[in-house]
Amino acid sequence: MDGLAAMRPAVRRAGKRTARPEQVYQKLRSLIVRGQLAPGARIIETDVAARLGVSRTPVRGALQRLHQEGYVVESPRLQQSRPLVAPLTQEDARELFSIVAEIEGLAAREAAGLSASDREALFKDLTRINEEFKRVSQARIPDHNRVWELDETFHRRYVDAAAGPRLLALHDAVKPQAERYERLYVSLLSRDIGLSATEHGVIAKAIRSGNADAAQFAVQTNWRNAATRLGSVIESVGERGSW
Amino acid sequence: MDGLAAMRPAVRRAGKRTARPEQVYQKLRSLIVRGQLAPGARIIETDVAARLGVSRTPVRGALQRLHQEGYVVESPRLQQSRPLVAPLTQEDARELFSIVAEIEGLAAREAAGLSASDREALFKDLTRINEEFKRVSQARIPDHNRVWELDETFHRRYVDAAAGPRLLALHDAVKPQAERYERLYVSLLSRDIGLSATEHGVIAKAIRSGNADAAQFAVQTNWRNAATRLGSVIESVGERGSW
DNA sequence: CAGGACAGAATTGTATACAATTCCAGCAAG
DNA sequence: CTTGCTGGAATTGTATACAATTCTGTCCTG
Repeated sequence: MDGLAAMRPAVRRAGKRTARPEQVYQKLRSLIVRGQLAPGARIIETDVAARLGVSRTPVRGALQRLHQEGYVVESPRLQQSRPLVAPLTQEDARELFSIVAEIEGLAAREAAGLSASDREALFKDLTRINEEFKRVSQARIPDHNRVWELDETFHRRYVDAAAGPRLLALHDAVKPQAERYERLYVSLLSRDIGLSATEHGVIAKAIRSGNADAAQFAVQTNWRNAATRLGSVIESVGERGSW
Repeated sequence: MDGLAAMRPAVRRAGKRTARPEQVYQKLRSLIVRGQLAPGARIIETDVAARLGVSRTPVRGALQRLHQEGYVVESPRLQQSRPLVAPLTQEDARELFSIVAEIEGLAAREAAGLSASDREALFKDLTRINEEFKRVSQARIPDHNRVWELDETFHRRYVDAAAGPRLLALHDAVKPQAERYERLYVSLLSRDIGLSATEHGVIAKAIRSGNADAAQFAVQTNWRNAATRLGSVIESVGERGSW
């Protein structure tokens, strides 16, 4: 599902620019985000390097990035790092969602300040996306991946439309960290997704109306509710798949 | 001039844990933030490593971190990175300050909702800090570093007092990036600092009065005015001190 | 004199060797 | 049976060598 650049041939000559840290990063991130690397698990540079067929140098770069983005934490050692896959906690989910609520709330506030015609176009798109979101989530066997994508698309639509580059950068820095929890949400709480769809409708209408306060509040409510609903089931997902 | 940890003896035995990337990071960040490394200047790993007496490995780590935090950007090359000190632009300043305005504005709003006794204590502290701020900035030869610190202290006082952990985390993520522009402000616009002090007074009074709207507005005004004043002089600071 | 090609310098990307620290198991002593 | 110690294994931190790419200045040609 990671719509990334096509892979180059598996053959790697030493010193060739075939194995960039970007790839290591993407691969590791994908494994963590999808839960295939158990939260709390140790990450050993050497293992990753061997598994991905590169040396420790690019792995180190990727790990540093993952660390700063919060996907990887350090076990509290004195001198050395000892990276771990960041655990999933109720606390973390709540705080992360609150921050997303703040950022996307600001974006929605600005979206409500767009021109009437822009708002109308935005409303149409949001409504269309939300309809699809409802439809897919109500299928007998919902495609969780697709559901997540649509939720993502919905929020990204008004953020991209209204946020300045700096707010956008902040959004891009924070939002991906919520992905782990979002995926958990659509997987474990498929029953509650209808509520999210309803909240999305409120957001769309508030933006169309041009009411900045209402738009901001609607977005914040959406995220805070999600955090609350998620809170109750989050601790249950302890150790999961490894590689 | 750099108020950093005392240097260890220049002699380093290979492999010793004497030169951590954290130190390289702090050093470089300090140089960038204080303008001693010219915006737009190239950063050469080898040079930094030599200058700081370490190998390229820890330097690379520090650069990656600085890159992600926005202090360092890459010149648009095809295959290689070529890191540059992030330039200072009017656009960037305006957006950054408006985000800070939003975050600290929210904090001020919440501060206005504290108990009367808390607000009174807060007001006393803010006033005291602001008096010192005025006093230092009006010296014949203002100590820019001290002026900046006092401005920082002022804002941090009410943010810490009122912001929840989520808002605080957001604040900590964003605010440091504004430091470069803040320092520019106190250096280049020392004449206008009196205006800032006046605005600080308005903030303090609004919080004491418990008027949430007024408190939020006062903070936002303070930042937006600063952005405007800064805008006019920001492009002038092209190449500055190098090392 | 202008413009382009080429050689060499500069710089970053990667791999790897070695140092230092932490972890862990096994054993001995209480 | 528990506890503490010791030695080796595992793992990360740092330095450095080499490969690949980009940049720069010079010289040749039109």
